[in-house]
Amino acid sequence: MVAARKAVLPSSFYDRATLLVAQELLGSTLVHATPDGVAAGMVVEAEAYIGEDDPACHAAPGPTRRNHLLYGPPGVAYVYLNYGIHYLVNAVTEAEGKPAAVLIRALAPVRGVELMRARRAEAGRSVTGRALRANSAAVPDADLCRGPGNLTKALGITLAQNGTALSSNTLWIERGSAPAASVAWGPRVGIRVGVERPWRCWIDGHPSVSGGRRQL
DNA sequence: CGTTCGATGCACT
DNA sequence: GTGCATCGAACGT
Repeated sequence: MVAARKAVLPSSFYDRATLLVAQELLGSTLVHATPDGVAAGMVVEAEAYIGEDDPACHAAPGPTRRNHLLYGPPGVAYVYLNYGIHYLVNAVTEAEGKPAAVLIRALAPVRGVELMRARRAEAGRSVTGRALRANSAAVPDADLCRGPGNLTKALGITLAQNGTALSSNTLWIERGSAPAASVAWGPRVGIRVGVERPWRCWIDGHPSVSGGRRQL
C-alpha cells in the first residue's frame, strides 16, 4: 500500500525567505512512511533559524561536519540528536550557501495515531530512567506530536532521515495552509541565546502547540 | 497550581 | 570536559 502523495511541496518552496517558509509550513502536513506504516501530522508550530549571525542557529560557529546540510540546497531534512535523547527535525531553507532552516516544533496528528502511540510507548524507559508507569494509555491524541522531541519519536524520525529530501518517497510535506488570522508570532523557546528574535510561529489556540515550558 | 532537575550522546573547544 | 533548538517525574507551594 502506497500512501497518496498529494501536492507535495517542491524544493522551490523552501528556496525563499525562512520566515515566510516557516509561516507557510503552518497547516501543511509532514508525512513519514516506514515499513511499520504511515504517520502524518499537520504542522502547528515552527521556528526559524537564520544564518551565522543568529546565535541560536547551528550555523553560528560557521560550517562544521554537523551543520553542513544547512549550507546545502533547500528542501532537505536536517535531523540531529540533542540532549542525547531527542531527535529534532528541520527543513533546510534558502539558497545553497545560505545556512538557514525551519525547526518543526509540533504537529496535530492526522494519520497513524495508533502507530504514534506505539512509538511513544516504546523505547522502554521513561526519560528519567525510572521504572515505567502503567500510564501509557493516558496520552491524549493532541499531545502525541506536541514538542519537537515528541513528534520525531511519534513519526519514527531519526538520524537515518538526516539529509533526506522532503519530497522523497518516505518523507515529505504536503501543501496546506492555516488561516492568516490564526497565526501568531513570538520569541523562540528552549534556547539560551538569541531569545530576542521573535522567530517562532504557531496556530494560535491549537491544542497541539507546545509553547515551551517556561513562559515569561 | 508552580519550579527544579536528572537522563543521555555527540559535536565542538 | 562542556553545553545543548527536550521531556516529564518529583518535588514545593
